[in-house]
Order: sequence, then C-alpha cells, then structure tokens
Amino acid sequence: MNDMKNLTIQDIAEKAGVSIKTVSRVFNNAPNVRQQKRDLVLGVARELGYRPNISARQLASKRSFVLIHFYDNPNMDYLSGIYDGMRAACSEKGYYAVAERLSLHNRSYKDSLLDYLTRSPVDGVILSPPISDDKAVIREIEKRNIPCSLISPGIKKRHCINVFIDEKTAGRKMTEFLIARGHTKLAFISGLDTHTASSQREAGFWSAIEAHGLKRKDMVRIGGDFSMQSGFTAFEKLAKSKTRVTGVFAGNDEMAIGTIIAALRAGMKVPEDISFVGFDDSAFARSMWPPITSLAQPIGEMAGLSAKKLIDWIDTKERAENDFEFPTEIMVRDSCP
Amino acid sequence: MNDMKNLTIQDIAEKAGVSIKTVSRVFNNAPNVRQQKRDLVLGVARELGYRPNISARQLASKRSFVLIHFYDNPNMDYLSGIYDGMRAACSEKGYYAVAERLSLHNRSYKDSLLDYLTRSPVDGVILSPPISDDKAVIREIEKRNIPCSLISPGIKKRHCINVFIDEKTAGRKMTEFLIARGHTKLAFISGLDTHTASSQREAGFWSAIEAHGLKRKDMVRIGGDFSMQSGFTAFEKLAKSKTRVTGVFAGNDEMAIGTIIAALRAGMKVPEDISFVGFDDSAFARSMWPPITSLAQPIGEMAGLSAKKLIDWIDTKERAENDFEFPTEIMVRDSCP
DNA sequence: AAGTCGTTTGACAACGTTGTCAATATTCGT
DNA sequence: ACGAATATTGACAACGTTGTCAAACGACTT
Repeated sequence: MNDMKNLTIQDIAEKAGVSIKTVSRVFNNAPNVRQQKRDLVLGVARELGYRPNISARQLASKRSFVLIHFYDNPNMDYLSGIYDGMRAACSEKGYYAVAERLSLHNRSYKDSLLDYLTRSPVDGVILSPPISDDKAVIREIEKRNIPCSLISPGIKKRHCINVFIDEKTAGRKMTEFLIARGHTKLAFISGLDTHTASSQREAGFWSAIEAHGLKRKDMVRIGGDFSMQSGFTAFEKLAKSKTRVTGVFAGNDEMAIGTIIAALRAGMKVPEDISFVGFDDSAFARSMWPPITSLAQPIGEMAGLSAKKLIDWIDTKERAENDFEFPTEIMVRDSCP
Repeated sequence: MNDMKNLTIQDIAEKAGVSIKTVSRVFNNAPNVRQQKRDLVLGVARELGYRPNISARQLASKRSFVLIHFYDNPNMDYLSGIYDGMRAACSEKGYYAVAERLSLHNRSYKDSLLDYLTRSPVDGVILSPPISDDKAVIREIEKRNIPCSLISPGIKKRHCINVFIDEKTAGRKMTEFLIARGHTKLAFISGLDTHTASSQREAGFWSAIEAHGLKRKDMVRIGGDFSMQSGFTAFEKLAKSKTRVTGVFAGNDEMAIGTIIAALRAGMKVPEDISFVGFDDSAFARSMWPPITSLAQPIGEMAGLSAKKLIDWIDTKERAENDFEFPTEIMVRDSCP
C-alpha cells in the first residue's frame, strides 16, 4: 500500500561506481574502506536520500537492531523518561527502542517473555525495577546470551550493565534537607518493601536521623505502596499518631500528592503547618500546587547510557565497565521551600 | 548474540510432507488450502513451536505488518489506553503496534515523520488529537497511500476511518447531570481552543443551559489548557468572579484535579460546598480523593476498532464503512455524587 | 624488480519468507 | 463418462541486505 519507491544499495552502488558490498560496509561503519570511497558513497546516498531497508538487514545479519525495555511499573512518567532516553541513544546508532510490559504477577509472564524473545529476537534488554531484580527473568535472558542492562537493581549483577543512583545517600540527603529546614519531627512514608530501592531510601532516612542526634520516637514510619491512594490513608494514620510531625518524606511523588491533598482537606496549610518532600521529580510533582520539593534522578540519561553501553557491548562483543552511578539533585519547590 | 535456533518454513514443510508454499499459505490464512492440509501443517507447527520470521516476511511481502500511532498528547493515561487497544487488535491478526510522538511544535516534525515512514514503512496509521486534525500530516500519509484512522477528529475525513464519540452530546449530558443534581450556577473550564473536541464539549454545555432555561449570566466560562496548573488558576479566577457557582464542569480530569485542590486549599468542602465533574475518566480521577465524577469514553475499544478496521482495509484493500461512533458513560463518584 | 604481507574491493551465495505462474487434482455439467 | 471449469499444489525466482572468501591493490622489504 505504501507507494513510495525505495532506493536500494544497488542504486547507490551504481551511481557511485562501486560494489554493493562497499556501500554496505560504509553503512555499517565497517573497517577497511578508503576514506575517499566512504565520502563518495555517503555523498551519493545523501543526495538520493537512501535509507537502508531494516527487514533485509535483519534477515541477512540475523540481528534485530532492537533494544527492548521490560517493565512492570505503572508510573508513566518514569517510563516515558526511560523511553525517551533509550530512543535518543538508539536512533543515534541505528537501533530501535521497544518497551514491553512484563507483569510479574501474571502467571504466564515467562511465556510472554519467551514468546517475545522468540518471535522478534532482540539484541539487547533493559530492565527497570522491579524487574531488574527478578532472577528468573535475568536467567532467561542470560541463557540466550543477550546483553542486558539493569536500571536501579537492588543487587548489582556482574554479567550485566548496572546503572543506578545511590538510593541510600539520596534518602539521607533528602532527610538532611528537611532537618536543615528546622524539622525535627518527621514522618517517612515508605513504598513497597519488595522494591529494594525503597528500603534503601528508608535506610538513608534513619541514618540521617541518627547522624543528627534526633530521637527515633519523634519519627513516624508509615507503610505505603507508591500509590496516591496510599498517600491519603497514610495521612489518616499520621493524624491518629501521637507524634505531631512538621515534615513528611514520601517515598515517591504520588504518595506525596495523596498525603498533601489529605492534609489540605483536613484544613492544614502547606508548607506553613506541614512540609512535604517527594521522590522522583515527576511531572505531577511539578504541576501540583504547591509544587513538590522532590529528588530528581536523571532517568533519561540513565536509560540513554544503558542503551549506549548495550550497543557498544553488542557491536564489540565485549564490555569495558559494568557499573555506572549517577548523581541526584533536590528540586526545591514550595511544598518545602 | 541470540543463540536460540529458529525453525523455518522448510522444517515444517519437510516434516508435514508438503511444499513450503503450502505452509506459507496456511500461515497467511490464504484461500485454497484443503482443510486437511491446513490442520496437518498447523499441528506440525505447533508441535515444533514454529514462529514465522518477521523480517523475512516483511522483506518478501513488502508489507511491514506494523500499525503506528502518532500522537502529541502528553496524557499518558489516554495514550496507554490507545496502545492497549491497538495491541490487542494487532496481535490477534499478527500485526505490530508502534507508538511514536510527533511533536507539532517541533520544526522538524515533518522530517521525523518522513524519516519514520521511509525507514520502516508502516502499513497503517492511527492519529489521535491534536494530530488527527493536522492537515499536513494527513496529506503526507495520503500521498503515500497508507490507510489511516483518525481518533476523535475535529472534522471527519472521507478518505480516512473516523472513530469518535459525540463530544457535543457528551458535554451536554455531563451538564445535564449537574443540573439534575440541582446545580443552577455553573462554571465551565475549557481546554485549548485548538482542540476541536474541547469546543464541542463547550457547545454541549451551552446547549444544555439553554434547553433547561438557565440564565447565561449565572454561568462562568474560564479558559484553561488541559493542565493541572490551569485548573489551579481557574479556581482563582472563579473566586474573583461575582457569580458563586456550586457546580464545576472541567474540560478534562487534570484541570478538575487542579481546581479541586485549589478549592480545598481555600477551605471549601467537596462536594458539600462545590461539586466537580471532569472528562476522560483517567486513572487520576479514580484515585483522587474525593474520586472525580467523570465522563468515560471507551478509548481502548476505539483504538481497537481503529486497528481492526485498518487491518481489514489493508488486507482487503477496501473499506466498507468510514465512521464509527462510540457511546460514552458518566462514571459517578464522590466529587459530584 | 620481485616477493611479501596487509588492506581494500567485489562476486556470489546466503537469510526465510511471499509472489507468480504453471502443473496437477478435483468437481461439475451434460 | 468426458471435457471444461475450478480448486489446490509446488518450483522457482524475487525481496534488499550481509557473510564469506577470493582477487586485486599497495606499500614495504629485500
């Protein structure tokens, strides 16, 4: 149905007066092509507007030029950050970025993984939490000998690329920010405990408390599940508690929003009566009113580096470094100015 | 790098004792294959776990088996609804669903469209608002003779499949819902005027006002831009207005959330002092507290039908019907019970 | 000037499917 | 029961790339 005539290597080769194989070499950055020919071919190709045919390439090379991101995290903001980062890095190198949800609670997740990997083989895999900690998934990928990168894994794997922030330090940094603002009675709203990063953030919280000589009994710890809803109920629990806190550290922005809304409904002023900090620097944290002070991790760059290193690994068949730590930044906004 | 051995048609053909062409026919649901052979081939294929190789298929047939959704709408909830609907319909027919952001504000959007269409040709395109009203994009697609489906277009196109709800009727229905709850002084918070659907919803609002003999001067019309932020500022404008409204109709859920939060901050009770209705039935409308009464459109089904009709069109090279209207439903929740 | 060795180039056969068209079964009409 | 018409099958050539391997070229050595 698509009527646009597509140029082939043949056309370029004829016009440039070289063999098709040389053109192929140029487009694959293969070694052993004289610079002069390389320029010639590139010039002709640009002039004619040639684009390699992916299918033929995949078929002949038995490579898919696809990196896939498996996720099971409903946070769209986080996902699109990853996707954008992957895309940018991929398209630069002629690869394609694909995202696929792999629900771990689904009985047949493994089948769908197998199915996916078999139907349209991928050259590299990126896993984000909580899948970056799923041993069964990692094993399947390893079994197929597919290069793999883990974003924020709880435990770093030697045979994978690991890309992460220091969650504990970040949690501590955020807590110290609250303390520096004069808050000495704090609440920590945790995420799911199965999410290793969440526990590490909490560890950072407690380490800050100890380091600054604050009393554990002035702190309230409430269990949440990362949802806005759990933020609402967290506030209710908070209101019932004997301790009157002035600062709340929510394990992510959605819970922060939920808690803030509940506080507003209860007639409290934010940040005058109670201050809030979140985690993730999501779009909603920015557009909430008051906007929420939140910890930003450069997720796009992290995904971009994942993709780039994965492609290097695929192309060269070896990996120089394994672990890449990224810095975080506190985005100060009105919920805790 | 992917070491899994892949079966070919050849393998199946040999084991089943037929020609490769017959196997090909079976997998393409081609006519003129005796049922007995069809079953035989299918049986062997299942037994061996055969999967057709997509690249080879694409190369030989010059079809991509890809439907692409071009969007420029930051609402992730809406997007994933569309994606899920597409996916379901596509995988049923052996097609692939792809989503690509096409930013209209980006100077080079047209290049990236061309680039995309040329690099990996697609068999069908789905456009969602606001792109479903972009003449330049539609023209490019038409020029290539690619079947195209428009979701909620402002103006229906004869040579495209149009899938939509009756926005005006929906706007009217929602307004009448407020009126039936006893609200006679209302506010309407509009979306971007470039978004045709938004104007139509507003038209529905005013038609309900007239039909029920309410006075135009008891109504407040505030211009928003679909963002949560614009919901906050809308409430400020509302507070300044002479008219004290008891019911607010926000053009989408995000603005509804913004407005509700502003109202809560101002010390108002929702829904006792002021009731709210939104539009889109997004996840946030459901998880907000109070949960927001909102108008649900079956976006997943709409996208699914788009994909299905597109595939029919591609396969048969003709189109029976053009226009498909879907029903809407008011999801009654606590913000306006 | 011939020999050697690495570098550059190209001819041709894959890759796993579908399209074309001719060959062979089957069914139908009389 | 016999052609004629139709339904089913298969052989073989695409599709546009990359892999392989041998040939041609160059720069050095001697």
